[in-house]
Amino acid sequence: MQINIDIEAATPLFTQLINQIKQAVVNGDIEPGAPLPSIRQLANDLEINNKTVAKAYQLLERDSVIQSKGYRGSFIHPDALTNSTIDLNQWVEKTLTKVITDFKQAGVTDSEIRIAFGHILKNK
Amino acid sequence: MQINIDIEAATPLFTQLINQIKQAVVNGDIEPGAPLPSIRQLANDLEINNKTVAKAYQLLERDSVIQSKGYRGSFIHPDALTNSTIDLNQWVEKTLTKVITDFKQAGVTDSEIRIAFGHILKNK
Amino acid sequence: MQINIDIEAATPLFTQLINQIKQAVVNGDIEPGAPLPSIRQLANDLEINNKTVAKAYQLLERDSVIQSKGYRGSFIHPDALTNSTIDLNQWVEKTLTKVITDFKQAGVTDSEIRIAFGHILKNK
Amino acid sequence: MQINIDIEAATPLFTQLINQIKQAVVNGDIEPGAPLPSIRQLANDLEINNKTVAKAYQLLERDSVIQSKGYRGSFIHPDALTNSTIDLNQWVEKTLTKVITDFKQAGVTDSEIRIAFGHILKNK
DNA sequence: GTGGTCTAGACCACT
DNA sequence: GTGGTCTAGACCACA
Repeated sequence: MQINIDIEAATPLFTQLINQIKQAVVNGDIEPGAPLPSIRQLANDLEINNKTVAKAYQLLERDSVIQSKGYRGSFIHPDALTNSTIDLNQWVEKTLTKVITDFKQAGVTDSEIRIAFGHILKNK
Repeated sequence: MQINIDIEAATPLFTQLINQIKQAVVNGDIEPGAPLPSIRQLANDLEINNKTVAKAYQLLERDSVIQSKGYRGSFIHPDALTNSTIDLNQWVEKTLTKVITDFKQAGVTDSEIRIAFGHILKNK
Repeated sequence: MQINIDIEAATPLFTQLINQIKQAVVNGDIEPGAPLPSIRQLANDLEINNKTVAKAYQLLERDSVIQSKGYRGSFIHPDALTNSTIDLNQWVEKTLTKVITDFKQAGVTDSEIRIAFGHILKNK
Repeated sequence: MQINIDIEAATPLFTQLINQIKQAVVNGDIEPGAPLPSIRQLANDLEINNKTVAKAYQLLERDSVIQSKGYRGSFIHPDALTNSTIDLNQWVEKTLTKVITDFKQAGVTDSEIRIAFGHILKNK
């Protein structure tokens, strides 16, 4: 599993972590039951703070994507696949719906949104 | 002019205000020279904080979309039409770029984003 | 609503907060829709750290017991009653089940547990 | 002697070990002077860490329940019976007191606790 | 003032 | 070494 953190990004670090771990699960890059790096080690590797990783792990555990076994480390939850797939797409739809609703409320037309969307996705 | 504020929206309240006022100008719902409601009045109507309206007005004035005439209240700027148009699309592009960047960073593919985008725009 | 924090207790501060707020909801001491004190103010009143209160609020929000409205403060969630009642009793049963299971595994008999339980509940 | 470790239990692993060994002594499942499995052996069998077993043995030796004879391994202490009995009930009372204190602090009433307690002890 | 995020230091019990 | 909890300081955008 390869994790890339962008410190400059708008997305909070812990959210980046969460999304990437979920994505890794969905992609099959990491299998249910597999051990995750310890909080401290991952924090070290990514050169971010322990607590930031801890927060991500804690939130992943509450969503049953990972499973903490106390001092013996954290593991991918048996049902991680189910609990990850839905979430990421839900997040995309939810976020996108939010901004589009905002646009339309401000009077932007569908076609204007489409054009802007086209621009952005093309140039990337 | 009809203003709708969505308190739950991701967009800050003052931005919503700004966008809607600009849009009203562009649409011709409100003409250059026309008076705007007072800060307190509008804040009252929308059930938001005075300072939030004040901030929106201040930024609109900075962009010469409205014009404050001291005690006599605020009015649509003579050149409001010119100064309102461009911004909105910039805002759309900027906002959309931000969320799409976040998506891709989380590992969502272009086609997944496209699909979600299609869903949302169709159902509205 | 009256909140008492015991800094010496084994239960983490944020858990004490959570439990007492849920309990206040269940008891009807605080109604759905009612505003909660701001994080900073409550922290001040209880003489604990901001972040500890923030953590409690965050967890309560995720359980839909309270509802954060951004900078405009937090409020009791409309469905708070549903989401609080079950939880507290579940917590009691779960915790109690855990320790009793531990006891029995260690070879303590039912009657021994009953006796100890009787002692403790009487002397309080 | 049969030892069962519950990795998910609230009770620390080393405490589970201690309790079960003491209990085995009290029940007469293992007699004073009898040899105990080596630390490594037991750790292996239970699939837990060497150091966890070592800690349990060390504490048992401190309480004169077992006796280390250097290279020749550990044995049940001659006075093990005397030194094992009392502790267990103390542990039960202490643990139970702790959780009940927590419950009441959270606003759970005596009768609620009694009811939950009744449920659990009946269904086992 | 208000919440959100990141960093950091310290303590504790458990492995 | 490992996770959990508490405290604290700093920064930011928002109200």
